[in-house]
Amino acid sequence: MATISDVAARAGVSVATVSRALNGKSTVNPELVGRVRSAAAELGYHPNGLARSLRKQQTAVLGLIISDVANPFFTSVARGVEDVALTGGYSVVLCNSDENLDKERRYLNVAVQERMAGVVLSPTAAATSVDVLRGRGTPVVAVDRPLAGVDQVLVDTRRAAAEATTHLVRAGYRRIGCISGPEGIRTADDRLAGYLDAVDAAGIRREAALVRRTEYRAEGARRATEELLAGPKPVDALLVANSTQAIGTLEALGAAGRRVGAEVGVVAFDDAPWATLVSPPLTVVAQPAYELGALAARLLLDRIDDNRGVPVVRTLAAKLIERGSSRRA
Amino acid sequence: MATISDVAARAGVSVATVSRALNGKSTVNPELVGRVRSAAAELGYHPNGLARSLRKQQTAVLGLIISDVANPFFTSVARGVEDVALTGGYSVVLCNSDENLDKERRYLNVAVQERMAGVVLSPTAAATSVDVLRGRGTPVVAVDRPLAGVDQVLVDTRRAAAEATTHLVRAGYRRIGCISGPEGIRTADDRLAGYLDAVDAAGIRREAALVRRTEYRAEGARRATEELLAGPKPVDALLVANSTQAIGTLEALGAAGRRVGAEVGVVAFDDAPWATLVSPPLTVVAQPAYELGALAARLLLDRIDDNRGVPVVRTLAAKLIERGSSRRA
DNA sequence: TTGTAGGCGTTATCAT
DNA sequence: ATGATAACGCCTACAA
Repeated sequence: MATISDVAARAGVSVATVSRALNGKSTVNPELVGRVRSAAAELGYHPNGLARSLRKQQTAVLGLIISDVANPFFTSVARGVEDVALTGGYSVVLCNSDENLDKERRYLNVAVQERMAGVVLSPTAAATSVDVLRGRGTPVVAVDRPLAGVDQVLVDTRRAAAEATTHLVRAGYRRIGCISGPEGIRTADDRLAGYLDAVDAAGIRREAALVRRTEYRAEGARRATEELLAGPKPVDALLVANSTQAIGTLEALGAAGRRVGAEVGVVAFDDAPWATLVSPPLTVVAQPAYELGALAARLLLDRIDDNRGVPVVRTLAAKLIERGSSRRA
Repeated sequence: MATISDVAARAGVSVATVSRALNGKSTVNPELVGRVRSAAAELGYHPNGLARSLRKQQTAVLGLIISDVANPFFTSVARGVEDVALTGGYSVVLCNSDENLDKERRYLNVAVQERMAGVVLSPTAAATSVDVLRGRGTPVVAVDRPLAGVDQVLVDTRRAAAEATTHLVRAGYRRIGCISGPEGIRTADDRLAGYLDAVDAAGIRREAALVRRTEYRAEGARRATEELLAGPKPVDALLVANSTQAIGTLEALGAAGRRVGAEVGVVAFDDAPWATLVSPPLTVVAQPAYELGALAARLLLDRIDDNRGVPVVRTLAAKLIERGSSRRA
């Protein structure tokens, strides 16, 4: 594989000139630039990014560590990050932590070892592993979930959960349950808190029996829904914290023969592509996922540029989209 | 940030010894190993992967370039690749080409510049840009779509499309249409070919008016479905080449008030998570996406190990899962 | 404007 | 078994 000195030899100049010519640096004789370019082309020369990064002590690669590639919410975030990064001249490396602290740590280490320019992270927990990056001075931006000491781009998910719950109250549902994600995952905690806010505000008595917490997966939500539907006083509405969970909930509802909307109201987080396909269509809390990613990337690029200044927290609003699944009539 | 010589100084040994100790090479005095380890720990030393790769002329990073992160099929492929890669000691870098030749080329170049150990690619077209890797000796494995001259892991998608179409014929549908992806994308071409195979085999006259080709997106499929439903002789069944397109098709069917199954049969490729949620549940051609990725990664690791030997083509079978959307009764 | 040379942090060769 | 040292390919003072 051709190196810079091969190009220099072929063009009959020094390696320094090749470097300058190819990087458009300072003033280089246009004729030489031409010679260098064609020599490079003839040799099929591709600069070695490793050597360049080693020398410059920085890479043009951004890491994006998300908790679940299979979740449409996060793939939207990813596209937002990618679009901004690419226009900024950076490439994005997507890593899947799978809500798994070990995998997250592993990829954080990769980010350090590969000396990535910065990292956008949706922290699985109050991850301390991120100190590894901070110690090294690598900028980090947290997205979707908070992380102390770094820039954060969040959604006002507690308020959104409260709004969604209030919507169910106004629609006339009486026994509103909540299925949220695992304890410790901030979005899950917040959505539950928002639900409780709205319950209190409506003057309804809190009932622990109406709340379930499960993994952000369909299976857990299916079981939780079955439980909440059983017994003498079943729920007549559900706030579900995640679109993957919503799949499980809707399956359980179908299996139990309960008509969604008319008998059991449902509102779920995230406007999944299939939300309008089920019948009745699913009322959702649409999060600005793409914008979340785009903003996070922008903050990260700013940090890479200049890492001074205190961490910033930006909070975006979610939007309730009312459809048939929360209508009784 | 601590370097290997900092560790050496602190442990009172040479850099060579540190390197050997940390990499478990040859025979190093166990006592020194201990000293080195603790020195490294105290300093928070993380080896510089850039320098290591530069020196060793190889990286422990695999590139995975897929055409659409938002497509559940490809995220399953990604998980398959990742699982195998991780157990083999490699990290996976996921890049989203978006069915866009320019982006694909860009990421291919990144793969070369970062000297990635190998690349798994779902080629957008008969991409010639991949020569850039071959010239450099970087192993490539094509997944989902063929690519001349490299290992390939494919699905027998033509046969699967034929089976699905035959299934519709047997279910009693008469005017079976087909919505496939863009010309030039091999999976799209193959699925259409399989459809035609089955049409011929059933002794039905081919009608170009029953076929539409659109992007692998919901919007195009929605319009195509509207067209196929209009006119004096509308379709009474549809083979849809992709789960994203299926969303558009089902939306159009709903908007037109046609009952799926009873009036218009539908079979779609890819067993999306929501396929059982719609009513009636969607009959699908389930592709072994995870296995596809896992096998591709395994072949790639083999190639990295030893790149001699002629390219291999492995073809996996897809499975028809019959549900209500293809039942007339 | 162009060239020379040092160093980024490792690993591997060659002595010792 | 351990240490000194030469690459790996590039960028960038510094010199000319």
